[in-house]
Amino acid sequence: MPLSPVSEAPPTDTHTRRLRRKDARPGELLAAALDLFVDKGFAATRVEEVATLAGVSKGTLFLYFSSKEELFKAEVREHISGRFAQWSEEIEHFEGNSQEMLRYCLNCWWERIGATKASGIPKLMMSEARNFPELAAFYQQEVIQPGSALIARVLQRGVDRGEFRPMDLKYAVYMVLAPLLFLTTWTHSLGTCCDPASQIEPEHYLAMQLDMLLRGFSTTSAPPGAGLS
Amino acid sequence: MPLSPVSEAPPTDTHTRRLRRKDARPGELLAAALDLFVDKGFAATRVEEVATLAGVSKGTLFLYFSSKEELFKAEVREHISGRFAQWSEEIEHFEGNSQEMLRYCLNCWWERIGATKASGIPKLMMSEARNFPELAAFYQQEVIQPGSALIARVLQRGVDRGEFRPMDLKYAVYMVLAPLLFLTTWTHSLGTCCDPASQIEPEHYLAMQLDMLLRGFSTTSAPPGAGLS
Amino acid sequence: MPLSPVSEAPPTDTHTRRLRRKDARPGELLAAALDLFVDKGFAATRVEEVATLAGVSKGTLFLYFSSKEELFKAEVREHISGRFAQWSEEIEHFEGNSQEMLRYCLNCWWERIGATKASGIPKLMMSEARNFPELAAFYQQEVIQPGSALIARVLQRGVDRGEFRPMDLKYAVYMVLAPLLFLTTWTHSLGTCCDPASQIEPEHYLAMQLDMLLRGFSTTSAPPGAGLS
Amino acid sequence: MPLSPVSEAPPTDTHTRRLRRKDARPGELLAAALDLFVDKGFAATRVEEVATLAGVSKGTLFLYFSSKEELFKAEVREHISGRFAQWSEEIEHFEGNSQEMLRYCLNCWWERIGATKASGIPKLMMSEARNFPELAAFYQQEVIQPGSALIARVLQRGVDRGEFRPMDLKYAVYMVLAPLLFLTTWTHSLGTCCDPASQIEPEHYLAMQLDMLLRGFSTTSAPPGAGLS
DNA sequence: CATGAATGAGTATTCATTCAT
DNA sequence: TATGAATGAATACTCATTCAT
Repeated sequence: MPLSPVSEAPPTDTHTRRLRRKDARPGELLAAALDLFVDKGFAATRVEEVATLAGVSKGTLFLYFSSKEELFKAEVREHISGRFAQWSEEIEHFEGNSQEMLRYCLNCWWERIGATKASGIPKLMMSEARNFPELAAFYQQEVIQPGSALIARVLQRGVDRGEFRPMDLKYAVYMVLAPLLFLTTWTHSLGTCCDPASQIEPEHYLAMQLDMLLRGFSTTSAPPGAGLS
Repeated sequence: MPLSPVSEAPPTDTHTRRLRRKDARPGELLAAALDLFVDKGFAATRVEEVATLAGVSKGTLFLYFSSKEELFKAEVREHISGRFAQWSEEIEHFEGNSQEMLRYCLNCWWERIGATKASGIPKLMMSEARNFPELAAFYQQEVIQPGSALIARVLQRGVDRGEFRPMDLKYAVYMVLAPLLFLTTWTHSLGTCCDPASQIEPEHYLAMQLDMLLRGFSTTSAPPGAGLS
Repeated sequence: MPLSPVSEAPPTDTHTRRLRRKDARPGELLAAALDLFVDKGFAATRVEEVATLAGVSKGTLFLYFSSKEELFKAEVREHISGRFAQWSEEIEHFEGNSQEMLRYCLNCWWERIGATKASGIPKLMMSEARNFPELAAFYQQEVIQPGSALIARVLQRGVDRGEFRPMDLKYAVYMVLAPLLFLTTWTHSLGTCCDPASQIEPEHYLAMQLDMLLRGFSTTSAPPGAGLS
Repeated sequence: MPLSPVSEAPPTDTHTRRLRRKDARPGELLAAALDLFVDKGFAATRVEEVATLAGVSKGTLFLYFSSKEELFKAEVREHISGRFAQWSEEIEHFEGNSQEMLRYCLNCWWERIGATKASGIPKLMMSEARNFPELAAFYQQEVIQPGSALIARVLQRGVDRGEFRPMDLKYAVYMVLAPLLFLTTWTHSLGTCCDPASQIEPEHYLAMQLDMLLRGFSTTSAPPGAGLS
């Protein structure tokens, strides 16, 4: 650059920097907000903190997100619901038996959600749903429903191919969901303050849950008798 | 007044009544608080509502509980701790195979916690633990650890008697815990705002979870292969 | 008091003072609010200023008035609409001809509204109506409509008794209203900053307006020909 | 660029167009501002709306008007001052009796101010004068005083020609002014939110006010007795 | 001349907690 | 012991104005 006497670079660069800033802002704000939301909860996080952490002023945040709730929604879209399309695609083209498919799903969930900061989002929703009904409804529609449908498809495929025993799909979905959501909830709440001996090692935990699910869904699994008396 | 000896009886009586009331107050307040905390969440419950529901004034509540948080702690002590002794006793003398024993345990949990207002307490703990570390530690010691020990004993008995396959006890406990805690968390959060079609029917849910556990713990259960890759 | 060994007076007095304070608060707040509203307008007046001027904290104001708008409504009721019942009564029992009656009405308006701080209220409404539609609707219902009805009754009586010529009542009401509302509006706006020579002397102004009205309503008044071409 | 003689024409042209635009801008902005101020009031109009409506960016507006208040002042100058010269001229050469002259004046006011968007300006002045003393003084000098003088001349002419009874000119001017200013104030405030039944039909209202004035100013008008007691 | 991204001061309302009675 | 009047900290969102480009 210093070797280039024509002063074309600076203006271009400047302009680019401006545009880049504007394009970068939402991402910077989302990153800051995720940190704070996960750490302190939705209600306890002040928008000004988010802005400051992102290096802008309060007003600027509202230039990109019309409200605190919209900021949270954007977070959800960015990290969770925006990925369903790809996931759905992957599921569609998965080759292999359904046991492997289920393992693959949990794997993906762990790598893309569970092991990342985004794992705080489901926990957040469980904690704040009561106080922010609009967010809860949004999360239901954008996450819970498509997510459940995804799991249901996997299970249905297993049944169809004779790899899983026939099952009540609606509740079977909860069999898969419960361990995952419990993990995030636990990890971000009581799990942070228990003695090291009872810390959950997430990958071990997930492996065992997967093991239980596959045993339970297996066609050779022996029905243990009547349910809850 | 000091010159009027006859006016002593009424005061005494009044005093007695007062004392009696004073003894009853904490319980009345705890009952009122449980109703409201479970119904509206911790943050959304105003102490004045609690006081009003308990039939006293706002100021009186602070005579018995030094803060809203202390009221919450007292709630935990009242409704969760203290039941383990009896439960442990029952487990000790249970006769029957371990499948039935596990079913019995879930049954008890459902009847005594899950189906009662006290089911809101674990959910509250999960939500507030992060902003309430001291209470979280307390809950760990007083509830989570004895509860886990109880479950561990049941599972160990099954293994010892050859009714359950050998297992990693620490994580097996979470296999049992996760479905229960997920149920209370879900029921008191997102479960309140989802379309009726996806409502969980708790007894059906528990029956299926028990079914999964028993299949998974069964000695005849086929190991499905490697864990999470 | 120091001569009275029985300590009955102090408690009574104290209790009385307490009650008196509580009873006095709304009035103190209304007085403070009127001063500020008239001086700075509704929007430009901060509730904290009102509270401070009344010698209480911000929170206390909201103990007595649920919102800033409610505070304003109370002001209107206190000074304007709360007086219509009595006025209506007086009108009903007025003895004398309708010319005297109209003069009496303007007189009352001047003494009870025009010459007091309450004269700022109508001006306030005219200024802020657009930005506070709910207040405007309230004022319409509580002040404009009953006020117009009152004037209409006076005029109708004059017509019925043959003391005023027949007239279009709806617009005749505005003939009476316009000079009064103009006076308050002018006085509290441009009138505050004009050279002394053009200051309006309100009583003279009102006398002349009354004179015009009586001439105009007179049965012997000569119709001046067609209206606006 | 300096080496390219042919490229001068376009720049010149561009420059010319720019200048022309520059000259047109204030007018475009004033027109846009009048629309919005009259429609939504001063406070509720955002400068960005004005700029957008005028087809420029927010920043550009501040190139021509140093503040929102200055924009308002410019509005007053543009639409009210400067018309008095012509009006005065017309008055000077009016032929006909003074009744017709007064009718002509109200007519002109209605057509040029009352019925146009400019009718919002006097209302804005009344509303904002208190928080805007400098503008109030300006309005007094530039609008109120010449306007009053105009009216005074008409009335004086009537008295001189024996067509109006002798009167206190200063206050008689307010007899004429009050109905007009009340109309604009009312129309732009409470008039916008009252039930249709009490809507003022401006031309009917003005005709009746003129009728009242002419009756009151008539030489045959019977004096109704003493003024305000 | 023109832009529009960024700024940050300004404010009504709630509610846990206190304390004079 | 009981009351309830009083407190005041705490927070999302708007919009006139600026200034780097």
